[in-house]
Amino acid sequence: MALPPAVELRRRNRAALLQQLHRHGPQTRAALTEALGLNRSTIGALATELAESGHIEETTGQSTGSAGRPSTLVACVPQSITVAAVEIRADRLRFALVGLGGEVLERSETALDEGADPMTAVSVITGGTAAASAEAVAAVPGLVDEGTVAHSTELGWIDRDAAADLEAATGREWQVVDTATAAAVGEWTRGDARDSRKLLYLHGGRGLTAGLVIEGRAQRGGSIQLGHIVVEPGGRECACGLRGCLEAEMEAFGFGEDFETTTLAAGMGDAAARDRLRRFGEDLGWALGAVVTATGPDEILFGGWLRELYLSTAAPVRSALAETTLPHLRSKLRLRTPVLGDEGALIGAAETGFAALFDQMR
Amino acid sequence: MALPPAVELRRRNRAALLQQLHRHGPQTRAALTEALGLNRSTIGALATELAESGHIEETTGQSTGSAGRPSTLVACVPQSITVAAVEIRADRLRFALVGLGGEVLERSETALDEGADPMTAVSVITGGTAAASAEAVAAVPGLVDEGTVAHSTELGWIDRDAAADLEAATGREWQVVDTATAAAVGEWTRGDARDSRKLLYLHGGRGLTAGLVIEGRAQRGGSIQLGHIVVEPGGRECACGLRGCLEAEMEAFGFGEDFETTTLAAGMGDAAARDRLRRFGEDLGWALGAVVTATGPDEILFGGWLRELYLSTAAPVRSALAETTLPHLRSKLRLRTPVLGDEGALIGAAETGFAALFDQMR
DNA sequence: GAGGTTTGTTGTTGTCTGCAACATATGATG
DNA sequence: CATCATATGTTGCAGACAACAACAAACCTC
Repeated sequence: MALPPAVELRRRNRAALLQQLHRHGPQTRAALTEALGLNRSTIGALATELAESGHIEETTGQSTGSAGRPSTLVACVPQSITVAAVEIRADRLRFALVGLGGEVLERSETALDEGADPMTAVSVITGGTAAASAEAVAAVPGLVDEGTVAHSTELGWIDRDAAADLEAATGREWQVVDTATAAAVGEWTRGDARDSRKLLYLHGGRGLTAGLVIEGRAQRGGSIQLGHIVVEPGGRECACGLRGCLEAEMEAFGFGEDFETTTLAAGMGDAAARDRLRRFGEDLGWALGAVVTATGPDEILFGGWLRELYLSTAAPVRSALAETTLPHLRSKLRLRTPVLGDEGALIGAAETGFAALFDQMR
Repeated sequence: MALPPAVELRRRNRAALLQQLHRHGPQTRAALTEALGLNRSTIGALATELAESGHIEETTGQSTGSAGRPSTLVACVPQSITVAAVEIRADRLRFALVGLGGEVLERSETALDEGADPMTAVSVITGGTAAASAEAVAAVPGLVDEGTVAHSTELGWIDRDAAADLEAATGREWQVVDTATAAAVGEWTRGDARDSRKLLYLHGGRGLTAGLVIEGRAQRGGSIQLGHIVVEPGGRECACGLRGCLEAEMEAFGFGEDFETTTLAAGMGDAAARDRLRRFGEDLGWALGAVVTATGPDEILFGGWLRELYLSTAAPVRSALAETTLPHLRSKLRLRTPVLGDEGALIGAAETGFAALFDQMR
């Protein structure tokens, strides 16, 4: 180690300070002292150092109304560290450049031609920003395992080394996460699920995926192929080679990405359509039962088009869940819909990048 | 903080050194220097300190046969830190006192009367050792969530605060883990599964439970009720209130704790018995498929009486698994039996205690 | 305006780890 | 068997760090 001895400790504290500001927004120095458990003088030293390096800005003279010398307010400078996030779908590509503190600095979107490979479009949409950002993260709908997409119904990828392809296209390293996990991280960090210890996010696109996040952190292997839980043993043949997958049933029922327009608007008055909804809701509940028993989450969010499905057809989902999970697992389980809407995956991808950054820093 | 500044760093290094010795056995100082990435002088300072406090012993003059001054061998003193581990079953209680380094210092076992509460027996079997040990951990077959046993088929407990009851019986704090998770930790730490990143241990007792361990660490909520995955929708009523649970099928087939003697020895020549085996193997495979899809392990160990089941009837389990999981999840998945046999849970419980200790120390 | 209160600043102190030089103990070489 | 090369423990020193205490600054209340 060429580094001086206790520099490590300093780095840890610096990272902790930045992370605190990133997560909880602008704060006074006194609040930071409290939150990090460090001495005033230590916070002072770190603050001046980070102010000189341009990562934070201090504004003084904020009278709080209470007694005592007013504390200086510390805020992080978004431009000082940026993370590039991309959400890949079959039909479109979304991009956001997110700054320290969580502010979205740039944002754009492109439609993709059916069947076109998104990788080339990624380098176009990110432009030079990807190279300039500290981290780059791509959210992909499918089963992701350390940079490779093992299976994606939506994109038709099987064992594709997406990280390598992204690096080839843009000239920089990429982290790859699945859309559901990214969205879970997003909802936990910037959404309404901060108090969830074990959060399961269900993402409905052309396929059905799920992501499990423990205490806000993505787990290796937290990417779950909800769509390929078998709900009808010996049932319909699925494109994946299995039989009776939830996704096969979904297709048979005619549900998918355009759920809202096709199904809800068109057929809610129709008894046959309601029956299809109920039956698919049950199938979803059955698959969910197995996942809940196996992973024990305390909160489930219905994202993508599953959001509309759940809002219109919660009862069969709940009752199927009740028939397949133990009371204890159900009692602490909340079922909800995400608050970040369609943005969750993009925001969560960026937050995954920031989490990796803070981990590296310490 | 009343403590001097960099004492924290010192503590971390001390804990790391002890953990290294605990996990990888006696080593030379040079090896420790390499493993911990610290300077020779730092290792020296820590070693003399730990030798004075009685945690390690240094033996010098071990000529290795290679050139250079022979390094002093460092070994931890088992008696200096001990962990009490108890495995609770319906019919018996096992106890082990494990010392630093993993050596079993004491060991005993008692039969329990049917229906008797094990808690009183715990204080008898541990004697004074529980109070004297640094940690005390109890392994319980069932769904464990932070000290409370939410559901245990074997013991008939529902939402029992086992940690509190153990504390009342013995006058000290206890950690509670489920038997399967403990066994998984044991197999990962002292068994043959050290290279598994995500290890799923299946435990067959009177009930069926499973435990998931990531990189050797038990996860909160890693306790899985394998027996209450529903494999026959609308099937037999289970004691838990659900219908078609794997455990209900198991009972119907007449399998259980005494699997080996009753089923294998008696009926392997019998076609009906073989058929029952095959059908239960299939059911197990189905349940397992859902768990594998939801958690994505790279190794599955069949423990308890599932060991014998798997050794005699692997084919239907494997084929059912093949029908319910994606190729990618299966390709990296090894199915095996544990090497620690019946001792896994006890050893793993102790290791869980040591892990908690090392975490506390830093 | 005086006193109390909270917070930033500065100088000091104790502890820590890495580094380099030295001491020590072995094997290899002739 | 003496010498050299090699690997390792030991010691003194320097750089760095965070806590602490005393002080200064800025606010509120009376």
